[in-house]
Amino acid sequence: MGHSKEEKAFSRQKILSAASHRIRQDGLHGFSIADVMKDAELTHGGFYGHFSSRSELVAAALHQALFDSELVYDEASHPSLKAIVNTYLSAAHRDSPSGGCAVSALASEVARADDQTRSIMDLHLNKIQGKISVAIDGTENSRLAAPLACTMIGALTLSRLVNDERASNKVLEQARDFILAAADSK
Amino acid sequence: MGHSKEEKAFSRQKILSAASHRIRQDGLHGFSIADVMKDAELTHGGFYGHFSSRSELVAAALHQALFDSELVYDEASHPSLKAIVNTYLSAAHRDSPSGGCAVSALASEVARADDQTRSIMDLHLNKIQGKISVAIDGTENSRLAAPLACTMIGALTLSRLVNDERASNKVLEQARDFILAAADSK
DNA sequence: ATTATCTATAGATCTATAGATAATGC
DNA sequence: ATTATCTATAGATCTATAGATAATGC
Repeated sequence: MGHSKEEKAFSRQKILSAASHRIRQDGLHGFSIADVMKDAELTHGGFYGHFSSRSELVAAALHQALFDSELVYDEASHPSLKAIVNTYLSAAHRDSPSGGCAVSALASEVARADDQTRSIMDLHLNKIQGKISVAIDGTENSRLAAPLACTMIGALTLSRLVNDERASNKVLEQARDFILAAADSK
Repeated sequence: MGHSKEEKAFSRQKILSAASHRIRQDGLHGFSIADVMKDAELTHGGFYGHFSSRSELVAAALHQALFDSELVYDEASHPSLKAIVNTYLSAAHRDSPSGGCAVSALASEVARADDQTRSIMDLHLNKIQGKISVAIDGTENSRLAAPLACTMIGALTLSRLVNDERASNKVLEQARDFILAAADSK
């Protein structure tokens, strides 16, 4: 109890980090404030010292989740398309949604949210497409960037709903091959 | 009140139809049983004469929504890939999610559901991929079918979260061009 | 008499708030 | 004294059920 301003900032980060994982694991509406606060090792009532409402948390957690999962594209200073695709369309990424791409985990739910929430993901999408474009041909606006981003995000999402692991691996593998072939033929 | 066996079957259809739209409009958890029963012009309590639980309705409504939105692929007896893509990646489809593709509207949520619910969409995905494969090259197992299905589903989903209409149209247009070019070059 | 639907509500869960408690920092 | 967090709970909402009501069908 009590504690300093610094500790409050740290508590806020713990809440945001917990919510960033929960939101990808269980969806925009799939968790309660009590769940998040438990994960953050704080009590339920303390939440409103940090956020004024649940929807404010959701917006902040979405931002955080997108920021966290953006790091995938920056592992190397100039990552190749092959490196991006192999990381994004890997079994490891498929099997850990709570630490993975927030677009794949939440796009259809965010599409139903208010303008402000949609803008958060929209802005992020532009950044991702820019990075993919650079990886394809060095320019910022390749006509292939958006369609290939759709293929990647679609493939990861679908690989997660296929029950049979071999079939799921096949979705990832065929998408990887397809994307690299499509980018090469240009 | 009261009524016959036939009328009960009709009531069930009304509930299913209402739920099939609601589920695509608001997501797997975005509506209450009272909402659906209101849409079906029945009272809340009558629900349990038709389904034993909410999750049973969700499974049945998902099945119904997938079946309804499958008809897109069957408008012509042997639809071309161009016809499929132009219908699927149209502004009209983007703007009416409640009557549109249930995979795009619900994939990421279904990926988090139980095995049984995931199987409903998984089986349906195989059918769609088969139809796309036939449209591509006449075979049942084109290596392009799954990746192109991912591109279509991803593009429709992302077009729905982009706020600016021109930018959204561009996502659809670039995906259409990309898919037709990729299928042609084979 | 049976059955499909309606009204009313119990019990669970969730958001948000009020007031208490125990630290910090002047 | 101020502030960050805790305990407790009010009020809203939702699922599921119980019992009443009004049709059908033998």
